[in-house]
Amino acid sequence: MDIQQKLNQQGLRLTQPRQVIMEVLESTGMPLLPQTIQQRAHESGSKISLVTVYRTLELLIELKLVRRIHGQDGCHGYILSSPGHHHHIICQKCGRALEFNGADGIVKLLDQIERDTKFKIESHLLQLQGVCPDCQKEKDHEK
Amino acid sequence: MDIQQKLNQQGLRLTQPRQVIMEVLESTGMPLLPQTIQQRAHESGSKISLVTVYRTLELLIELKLVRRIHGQDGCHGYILSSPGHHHHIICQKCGRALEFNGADGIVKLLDQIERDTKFKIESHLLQLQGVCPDCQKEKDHEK
DNA sequence: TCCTTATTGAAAATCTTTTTCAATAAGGAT
DNA sequence: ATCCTTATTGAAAAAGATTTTCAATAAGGA
Ligand SMILES: [Mn+2]
Ligand SMILES: [Mn+2]
Ligand SMILES: [Zn+2]
Ligand SMILES: [Zn+2]
Repeated sequence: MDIQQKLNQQGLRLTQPRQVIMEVLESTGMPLLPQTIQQRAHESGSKISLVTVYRTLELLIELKLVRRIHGQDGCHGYILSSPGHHHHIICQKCGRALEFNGADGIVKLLDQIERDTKFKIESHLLQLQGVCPDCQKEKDHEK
Repeated sequence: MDIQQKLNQQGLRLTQPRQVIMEVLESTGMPLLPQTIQQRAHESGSKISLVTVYRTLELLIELKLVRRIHGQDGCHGYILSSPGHHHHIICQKCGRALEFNGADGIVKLLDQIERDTKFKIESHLLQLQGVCPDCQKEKDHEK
């Protein structure tokens, strides 16, 4: 089921701005600020209100098509996300993000923590920062 | 080395507002909004500017005495943090937070992810939500 | 007690996100 | 292809969060 149907199914509409915002996110494998999304849309010929960007991101998050990324500073980026449980690792050089699931390790880790803390864990936020393979090569060149 | 020395060492001063904010954070084992910190300070007899709260939190984070907690919605809480590497698990019933380190499991997990993704991991953000032991008991009573 | 200057608070600026509401445009029905 | 209903948009304003400015204040070493 594509996004068109997913929306209509709930009485929602696949509008021009929604398509454009999806395209912007699809064409960029990295977390973008709402403001940046608006700019990119504008550069590709579509003037979209920033208000609409916020509203659309909220919707796309509900539809599990987009996730919020927490920046070091405090600002929030938004990135396209494939379905299913996974997390993001973001390159601190080029900004690109990669999904991973590391299901095994995470389940074990959470089990261990539940035993240690006696908490019942309901949800987790895991986000990694690092250097992607490409940027590692470049760093080598500099030396 | 206590906070007094830690500050003086860098030419910084242990002021009234800084002490009060530390006390507020110490007396509450849960993430607080800057605004809430100001209120608590006021309730305990110290009028502190919200500006000072922000500035002090920034400082305390640099000194590694405080950490930022990412709320589900987007607002940020601040919580006292003991030295060393660890993470927080927050009770979604009562708000209380507990530190854990789960060092073993995390190291293994990160190693696995480095192998899988070929990224060089530099830092990670891990934050758990759940129900604390106390609140689990209360839930049982309701049944 | 005095001096230097780091720090504070009030106000304003800046930035982010949400709300309002009239105009617009999806998309199902005719 | 045209009409209708109403979900959606955009402009403006409101609300909320965080930062900057700058004169007055207070740490803390001399
Ligand atoms: Mn997970
Ligand atoms: Mn955040
Ligand atoms: Zn990279
Ligand atoms: Zn609890």
